[in-house]
Amino acid sequence: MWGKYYPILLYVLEKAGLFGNVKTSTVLLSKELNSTQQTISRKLIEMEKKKMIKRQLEANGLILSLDEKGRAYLKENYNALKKNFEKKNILLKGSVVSGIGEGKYYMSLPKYQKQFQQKLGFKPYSGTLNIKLKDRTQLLEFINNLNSVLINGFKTKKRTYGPIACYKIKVKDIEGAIAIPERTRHEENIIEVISPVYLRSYYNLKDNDILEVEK
Amino acid sequence: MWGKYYPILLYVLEKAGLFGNVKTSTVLLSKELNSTQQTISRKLIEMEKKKMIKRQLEANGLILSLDEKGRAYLKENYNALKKNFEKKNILLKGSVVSGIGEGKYYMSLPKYQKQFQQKLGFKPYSGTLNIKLKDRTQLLEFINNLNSVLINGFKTKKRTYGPIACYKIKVKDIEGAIAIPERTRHEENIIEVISPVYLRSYYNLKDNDILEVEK
DNA sequence: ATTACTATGTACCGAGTAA
DNA sequence: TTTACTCGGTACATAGTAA
Repeated sequence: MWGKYYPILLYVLEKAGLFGNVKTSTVLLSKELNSTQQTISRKLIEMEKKKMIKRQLEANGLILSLDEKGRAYLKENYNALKKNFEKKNILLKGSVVSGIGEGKYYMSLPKYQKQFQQKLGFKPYSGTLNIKLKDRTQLLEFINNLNSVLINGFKTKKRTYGPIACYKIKVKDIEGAIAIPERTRHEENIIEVISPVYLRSYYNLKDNDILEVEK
Repeated sequence: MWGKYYPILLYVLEKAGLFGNVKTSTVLLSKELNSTQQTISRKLIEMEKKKMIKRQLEANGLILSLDEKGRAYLKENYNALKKNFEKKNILLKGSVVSGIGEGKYYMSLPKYQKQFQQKLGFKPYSGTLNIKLKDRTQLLEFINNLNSVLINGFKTKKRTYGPIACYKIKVKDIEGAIAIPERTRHEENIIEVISPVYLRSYYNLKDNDILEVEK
């Protein structure tokens, strides 16, 4: 409903804060927001009428600050976004499954191993623990606000090994990482967990055991 | 720049989350967003082209989810808002000043006193500690994400006593509250702090002493 | 039911310009 | 220099309608 005023509101918020003010001009604003002086002028007047901003004319420009409706609108937006971005997806739940030993092979490659050690801070056990999720959406949400650790790919005479994105996690008390090859099938709902110990025996895990992974 | 798509993006975020999807229809959306079926249809197509959303036609409607650009745009917005709304204004700093005894008079009124006790959980000392701030902006920022405790006004035969907004705070180790009469002068940069003890003597405060108030 | 095209109407933008 | 008006062209929203 006030979408067209949103860029200006954000600008004022950015420069003035919630309760401060900013000295600017319609010309300046038009340049910063890719618009024209006339359009900005008109919108500012409209926004003032709607009590979104306060406007104070000066000799060589104007002073802007947020007004109650503007603050309320921004806060409303903030809350809506917050609800979704701050979801505390501390846990990722799935069941233990057996892999086909593929992970073990990759773990054994020195060029990967070295990077794991350097970038994750641990030397992974030569195998992965496979965890089957209900669907991939869980994973995307889980890693959404985690920082990825990128393991670079490399080439040999025989073939190319792609990059791997890792996300540091914990399995119970043991540190580890989810490893996602860049060229993975995106429908896949099985994740591979690497860790310095052989998790399967360390925690006596069997297939179909429910397991939770922490951030 | 994408302001006109913002309401739809928020809708999808709200209903589907960042990675989920929502079954809806252009008719439904038009009603919820105060628009028309045709406009929604067109915008959804545009948004799909811009990779803001994913669109999947069904027999009796369509399935929507956020796409990469949509998520990125929302997150960008979120971060901009977060910066300003999550400012940790834990401290409010000012200097001790002498009041004209006005606060003391109001504190002594039983109708106010009773409410202070009930709503704030302490019986205020019969006087206020006045703290002078640099400017009122500080105060507005400080109380922005605090909940106000409203002390109701009342009438006597002689005059009317207005409502008072209170914000629970702490002065060093002592609990207290900032009391702001509703009909206060908004340029005023002096706040009145009430507390169960006589703060001035408890902490041996003198005029011009710098004091910090905590949330 | 739906979605989405085409045609029409309107509101918005921006150039020109006054103050 | 500013801001903000008037006015004309266009881009956008809506109605009608096809699929």
